[in-house]
Amino acid sequence: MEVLAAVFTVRRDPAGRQRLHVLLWERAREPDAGRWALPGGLVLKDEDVDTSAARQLAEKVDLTRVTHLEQIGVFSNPGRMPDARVVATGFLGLVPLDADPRLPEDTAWHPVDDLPPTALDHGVIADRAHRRLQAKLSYTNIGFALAPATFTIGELRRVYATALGHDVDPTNLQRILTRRGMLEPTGSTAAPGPSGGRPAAMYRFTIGELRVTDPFAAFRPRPVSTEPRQETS
Amino acid sequence: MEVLAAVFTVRRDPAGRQRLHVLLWERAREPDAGRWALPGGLVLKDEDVDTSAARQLAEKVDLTRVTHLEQIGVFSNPGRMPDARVVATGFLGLVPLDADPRLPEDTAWHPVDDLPPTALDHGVIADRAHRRLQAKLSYTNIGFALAPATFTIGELRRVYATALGHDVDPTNLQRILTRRGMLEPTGSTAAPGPSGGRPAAMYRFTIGELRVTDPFAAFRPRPVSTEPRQETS
DNA sequence: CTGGTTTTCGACTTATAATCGAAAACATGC
DNA sequence: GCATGTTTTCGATTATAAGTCGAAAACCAG
Repeated sequence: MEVLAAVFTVRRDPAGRQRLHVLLWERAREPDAGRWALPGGLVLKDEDVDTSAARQLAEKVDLTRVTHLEQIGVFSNPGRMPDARVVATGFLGLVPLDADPRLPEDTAWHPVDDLPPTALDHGVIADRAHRRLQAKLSYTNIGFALAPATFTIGELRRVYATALGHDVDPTNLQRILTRRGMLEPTGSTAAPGPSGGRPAAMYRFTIGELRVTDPFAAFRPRPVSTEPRQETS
Repeated sequence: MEVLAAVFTVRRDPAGRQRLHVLLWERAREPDAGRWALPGGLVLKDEDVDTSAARQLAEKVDLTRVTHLEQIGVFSNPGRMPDARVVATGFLGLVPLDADPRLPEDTAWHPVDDLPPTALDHGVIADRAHRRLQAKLSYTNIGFALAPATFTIGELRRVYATALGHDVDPTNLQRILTRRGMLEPTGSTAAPGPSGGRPAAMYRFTIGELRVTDPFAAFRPRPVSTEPRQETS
């Protein structure tokens, strides 16, 4: 029984482009020496898989910077490892944009859309985690785990756009997250850019842990509002 | 390493009320003898957990009647079993309304809102599976796994209502599932009830496996329709 | 103060879902 | 056959959420 974590973060690649990256380390020993693997390892006798994932991740990155960690599924193909039978629990981990934790020698961030050769079934696990992240960006506040503590709408827009892989409208982003009660202004404003322009307002996520947006509620009757009508300007 | 499946079905309780039931068997041996457990057991060396869940379920119910089976998570608390350390993969299983498979002596359906004392952490697993089911009813075609092969909108409405725990509007149900391309009329009609009334049209789900409704897509730009406009009556 | 730049926000459009009631399609009793 | 009751079906309306667009706001530099 092992755990494997696909940890994502938004950062600039060497060319300066903002892209979604996943944390990988290069295997020195067989099997699959030289290929790149997800952080993880065997689960100890006295820990559950979530604790184990956090513990093993701590060997690769500063754990305080891992703002989200959740199970994504069990990978148990009998032939997934050449010799022994090891069942893996896959995890999705997230690190905020501004963390940039110190990494060991053998470990590095790799753009998810341009991965090096991956070890065993780790590529499959990373892919599943990536899709889970994309889905949850739409209906949860999971963005808090990728964004800095405070940010402008423009910065948040870029984080969402790189994680989702398509452009995002800032008006829409702001209105949706606000309506859901996930976003609030801090009151302060960012310094305007070098070329001037209106200074952007700073925002933060209201909640620092995963919340689902009263989930995709079809077939649910509209609640009868006995309350006085929402104030309209 | 074991698997445990929370298998749900919609059926009438002894009083004749339609309710959501879960499949449980009464443990004869310690630990927790006399308490009710989810079907499952240890994973063999040459099978993955999904295969194992299906295999072990076959010991309790006719597997051909289990129309859906999916992982819901890993339950790995070191103390979840008194003696040995066993990690469990939880599953959500579904059986259609009209299946009524033959059950072993020690096995029975129990209403989910009135469970007997459950063994170990099986109550927690059943609860998680139940919530997963409720969520997926809104944004997938998972209803196909609970409903009979063909049905009237009224029958489907009752299935959804009992699984969701709240009333469901038949107009809405029909329109939403149809728009999503999940529902189609068979052409035939059901026999009218004993008190007359218009005979109901029969429907079926178009797809017999899980499909997600182009998932809860917020922040996604509207696709530019170069195509000629959708025909309007 | 003018022009350039960036952010913000209001107004509009479209898509989806919930609600409601009338019409359709049957049975039964007269 | 026709009126009456019953159940299903469907159109019309309203409500809410999301996508689009452009003008106004708020800064800088010269």
